[in-house]
Amino acid sequence: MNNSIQQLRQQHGWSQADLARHLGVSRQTVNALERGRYDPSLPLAFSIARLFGMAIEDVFQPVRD
Amino acid sequence: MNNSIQQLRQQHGWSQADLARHLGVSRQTVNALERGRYDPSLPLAFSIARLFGMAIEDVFQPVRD
DNA sequence: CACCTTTGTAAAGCGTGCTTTACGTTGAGG
DNA sequence: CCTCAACGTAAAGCACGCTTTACAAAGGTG
Repeated sequence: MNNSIQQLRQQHGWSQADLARHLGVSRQTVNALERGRYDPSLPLAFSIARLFGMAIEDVFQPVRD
Repeated sequence: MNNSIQQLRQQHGWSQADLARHLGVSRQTVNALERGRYDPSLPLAFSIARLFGMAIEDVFQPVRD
């Protein structure tokens, strides 16, 4: 599962800590998501998409088989 | 997080076991999702939405605070 | 009645999602 | 040179997502 979190965050001029605060998660979580260490939970994916005003499908791209 | 899995499954005339086979998960997982015992992982949410030809946002509805 | 399908549930087990605390590196600015 | 912000990473710990095996209850069909 790839995602566009880093680009979206940088477009807003936010640090990882800024984004973490907006999402209500830890900075380490934002870092792990950006670096693809794991996928967010579905509720967190919703929070991220809503924060950036996008559909989940536009923020996250399932890796094709 | 509410979801429309049961209605979508029934519209297709599928049993929980049928849906589980289409998704590649266990029947117990489908049952747990329909009954709201927990939320699916993001990849599984993608599989469900794609199987029914819908957007994730149309299958899953985050509970509002 | 006997059987079969469907659904609900439980327990044990494994990997993942997220936390807190903590430390190392890099780059910009005094 | 020193400092500070930002990022990357690690370890321990807890809760969740999903598995397998297993059993019980309800409804239809022979």
